[in-house]
Amino acid sequence: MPGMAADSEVRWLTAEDQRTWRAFLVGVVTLLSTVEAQLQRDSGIPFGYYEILVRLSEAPDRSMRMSQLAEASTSSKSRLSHAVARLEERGWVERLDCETDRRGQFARLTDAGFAALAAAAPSHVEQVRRSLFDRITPEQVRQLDAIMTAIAAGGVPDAEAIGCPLACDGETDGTAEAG
Amino acid sequence: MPGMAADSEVRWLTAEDQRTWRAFLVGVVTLLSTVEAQLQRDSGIPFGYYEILVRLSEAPDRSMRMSQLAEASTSSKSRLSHAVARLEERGWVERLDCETDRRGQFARLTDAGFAALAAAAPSHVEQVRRSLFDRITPEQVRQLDAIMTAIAAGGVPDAEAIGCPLACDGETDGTAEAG
DNA sequence: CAGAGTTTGTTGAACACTCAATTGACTATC
DNA sequence: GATAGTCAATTGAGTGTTCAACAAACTCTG
Repeated sequence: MPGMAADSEVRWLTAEDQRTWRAFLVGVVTLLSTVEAQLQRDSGIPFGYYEILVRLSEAPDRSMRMSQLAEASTSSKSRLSHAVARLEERGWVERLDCETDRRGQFARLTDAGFAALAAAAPSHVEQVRRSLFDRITPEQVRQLDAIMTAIAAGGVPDAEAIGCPLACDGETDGTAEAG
Repeated sequence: MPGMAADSEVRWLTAEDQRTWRAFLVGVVTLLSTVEAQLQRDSGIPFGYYEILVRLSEAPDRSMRMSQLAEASTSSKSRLSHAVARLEERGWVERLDCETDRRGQFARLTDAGFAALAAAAPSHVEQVRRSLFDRITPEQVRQLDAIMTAIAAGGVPDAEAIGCPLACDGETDGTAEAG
């Protein structure tokens, strides 16, 4: 909003950038709220919890250290801690102590959790396809990938969500596959 | 996650689409959480509230019908109702009755609200620039605009956030400018 | 104009997230 | 081997969001 206040040296966005920023916000909210609503309605799983289940399902032994899991699901430690507590109540995740670092905790996906994920996945994937991939061309998919990768590069500047990649014992360092 | 359960007819995402979807989620969370944190930290304004203030600041008489404002800020009516209540407590917004429709309410930005917005805008815009526009090329800006516009087309399928575009008296139908 | 259906906007409860503070355990330094 | 500093993870308070239910006003139809 140029000409709004005493701004002198502020580099405001160009009109084009403003339009793009607006389009970005509307697009993201539209897409995410649709996907979240479908998942919640049809499977009773908040999207943030779903992401945690997916990451665990891809990990060796279906378990991960809390810090590692927080980073993998782009979540703060606090948020993950609360979320895992809820998932534990549902019987979908269990906590295990780390043998080599007594501060450490592993979260492991239970069979019930895996079953819940398997039950929720088809309709969720279908929704993602309808809301995103059916609406853009293959070329745009590649463009989107490049853009989002560039945006994510460097990560969140100072948040405590950033953890050291090394953990308790030898891990696969984030080389899991699907989602 | 192909091969996960009895899925038979489910059209899973391709490996490329999965990577893009993941990149999208990481990029969006990274960008939005950075922008939200900056705004909250430096100005004490939640991002959702900031958006409401911006929409109002662009509207004629700095006021809008609640439904219209909900749609403009891609918010549910419930969420907006709560948000405006908080903004009213801060003295940044006031409610006015609609003369021609006694169900109707207008939200109007107060001078204090406008001042708060003006104070918050520079550093916020700077953050958006650093987190988004400094990281992608001008060509990618155009690509992003096209992609996000395509994603947003059609809007949220069934949510109550979608309101009728017409309202109380003659409005500008969403032709406001900056952000 | 009576009644059904729709629209506007609010409310309260349940739930999720953020922030700051805290505990317990590891690590480096002297 | 004490001490200070860091790291992993949790906790609780405060705040924001969602969902379903609701009240009041408008509109359409007969």
